[in-house]
Amino acid sequence: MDTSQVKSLLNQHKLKATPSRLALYHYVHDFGSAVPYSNIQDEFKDLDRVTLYRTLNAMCDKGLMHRASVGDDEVHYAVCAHSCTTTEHHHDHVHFKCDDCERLYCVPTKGLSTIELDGYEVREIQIQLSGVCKGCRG
Amino acid sequence: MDTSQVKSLLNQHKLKATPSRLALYHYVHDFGSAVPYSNIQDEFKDLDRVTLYRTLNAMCDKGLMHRASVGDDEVHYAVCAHSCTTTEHHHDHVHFKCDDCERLYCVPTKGLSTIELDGYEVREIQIQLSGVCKGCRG
DNA sequence: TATTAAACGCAACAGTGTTGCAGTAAAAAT
DNA sequence: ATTTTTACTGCAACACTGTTGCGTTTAATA
Ligand SMILES: [Mn+2]
Ligand SMILES: [Mn+2]
Ligand SMILES: [Zn+2]
Ligand SMILES: [Zn+2]
Repeated sequence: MDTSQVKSLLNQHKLKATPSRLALYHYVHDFGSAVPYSNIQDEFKDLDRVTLYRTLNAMCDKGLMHRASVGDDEVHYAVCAHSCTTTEHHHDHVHFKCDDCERLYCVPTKGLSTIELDGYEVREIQIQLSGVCKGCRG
Repeated sequence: MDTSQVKSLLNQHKLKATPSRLALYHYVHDFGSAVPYSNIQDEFKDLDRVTLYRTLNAMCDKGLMHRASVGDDEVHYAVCAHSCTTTEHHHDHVHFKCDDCERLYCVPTKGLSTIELDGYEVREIQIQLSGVCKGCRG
């Protein structure tokens, strides 16, 4: 992804395009799966932890990224596929954790089966799966 | 639930039936829905926090309770419906968070629909729902 | 009742979330 | 291009949580 594209993406969401932010967004974007927080920390050792904390929060708030976690695992960060906003995070996808490579994937699902529960009015669904991913089956 | 029953339940799982443990189990069992950690803290102020931490861990490890959380919410604790063991936690139920009363319920589901994902081999499913619960619909 | 194995309370340390504040850099206005 | 405005950054600081070690106490059992 082009840097100028990320810059305008940030600006569109009312965030200043600082070097750290550009780098962070690129890193998460290019990772190939959701990024464990510890990886981000390692990659951005120089950045003050409070800044990292605020930056991740800002990006999640503004709809550029979202958090994902499965079970008791560490929280992961992934870029939002399409333009989410502060008020609307579109997540028509599930989170899949591979038992083998341990990566966590955001997997799109078309027409996610609605779940019926006797007596309950279901409004939102969140699904986490685990198993073996495409790459690890081969 | 009878205290002597809880005592033998604990003993069956190789845990000593101390007063704190009996009280804790009763509290979570009788709560009516999964218990937020902060509620447990408030209820057991006198208990050392390390003991509480170890006790909850032990009960979860041994299959007497399990953790549940929805979204970024605080972790909740709920008793296991049937006899889980250290190696096998049976969770044929989903977690439902009511937007109204904010309680988190463990809701049993018979024949939980298997989810198919192209290319992925799905082994475990974890589902969290939100909406309005039975009691709050009226 | 005596023995043994487990649980408890306390101290201590690392990690994280969170806020305030003063200096700095990006964006908008001139 | 320079100024002005706005927001981001780094640092200090605090509370809370997870986690471990250790000596004392208590429940289980012989
Ligand atoms: Mn995702
Ligand atoms: Mn449950
Ligand atoms: Zn894999
Ligand atoms: Zn409700």
